[in-house]
Amino acid sequence: MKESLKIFKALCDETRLKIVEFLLTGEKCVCKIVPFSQRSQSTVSIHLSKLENLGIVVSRREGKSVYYRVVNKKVVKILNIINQKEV
Amino acid sequence: MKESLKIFKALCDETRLKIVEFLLTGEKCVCKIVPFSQRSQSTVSIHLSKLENLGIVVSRREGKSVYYRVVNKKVVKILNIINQKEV
DNA sequence: TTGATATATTGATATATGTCAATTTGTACG
DNA sequence: CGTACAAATTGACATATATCAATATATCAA
Repeated sequence: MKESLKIFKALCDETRLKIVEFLLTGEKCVCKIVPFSQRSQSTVSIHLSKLENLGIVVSRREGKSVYYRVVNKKVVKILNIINQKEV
Repeated sequence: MKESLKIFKALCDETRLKIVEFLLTGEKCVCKIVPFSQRSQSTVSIHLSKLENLGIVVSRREGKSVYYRVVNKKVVKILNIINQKEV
């Protein structure tokens, strides 16, 4: 799949977009992402898996916890542009 | 709906993304968009309608033909960024 | 090894989406 | 008018997606 399509498919769901924007403020544990996103643990896990498969985030395990962070720099740029007041 | 979500929902489909990138090269008649996108006329029409509702493109009628063009400047910026070789 | 906790996977279900053929609507021209 | 052509809408259908509860898996501590 084209990289651009991957990025748009990753961010076209409200829950995933919310999660990614949350992760822009730094790496987060799943245990923090779940309550923030107001979705069930399984739903969040599936979204995180999808984001990872699309190359937007990466995860690392630390004991019982798993941490996710954004790695796609284009996504960071895009979200910055899109959240500007003016073009 | 959030503007960012609108943009991502607009571009997360392969056919719509293809159409928008085509329109980046300038305003186009529906009669040109249909063969380019390799979808049925009705399908293209629905996608164009969706793109217009999401604030990505606008249309104007000229006789029997209808022309579409991109009006969302953020979309233009985003697609430029995303199609760069490097970040 | 057992129990507790964190995360991932599975199964089920409802909704959304993309697609096309057929029809309708809009426009121009005899 | 009526015909021809362009584009939009409708109806039908298949597929994809989002969601949750339940279960499985992984890790650590006692």
